[in-house]
Amino acid sequence: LSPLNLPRWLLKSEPHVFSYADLVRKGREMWDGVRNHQAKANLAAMAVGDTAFFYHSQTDRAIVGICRVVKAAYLDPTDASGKFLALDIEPVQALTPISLAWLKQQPALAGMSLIKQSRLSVCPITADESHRIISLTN
DNA sequence: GCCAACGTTGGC
DNA sequence: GCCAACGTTGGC
Repeated sequence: LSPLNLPRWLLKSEPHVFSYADLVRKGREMWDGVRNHQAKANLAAMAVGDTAFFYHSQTDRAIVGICRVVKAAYLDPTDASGKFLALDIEPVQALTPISLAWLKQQPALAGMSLIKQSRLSVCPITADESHRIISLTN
């Protein structure tokens, strides 16, 4: 993973609904169902080739992999109102899980939107935050 | 299972 | 336009 494609986003999924293993098995997936305007704005800002941490919420509460945007945001076909967006992702690599508890213990990561806004399902990650998280996995 | 955070809805 | 009621998400 080159510094040029450090993950700058984080996507949350409930693992019992759709896990990183499911993404690997399918090879590609439409990321739909986002019904929050801030998360929508983040989806709209994601470009093809951007990478994102893949986070398991609820039972796992850990970053478990990295994925990549393969199709930029388009109207979410599952949204009857026509307001929200979806995009397509593919798996890049699985990671040894990095727990939310560990992330919360790092003073440098205290400002992460994952921590400050626990309900936001599509979070931005700063370059510094991403570098610190990735360096843990080496 | 509980609760905090937060978004949405609808009465006024 | 305010705010109470309610629904959802996600951590604990």
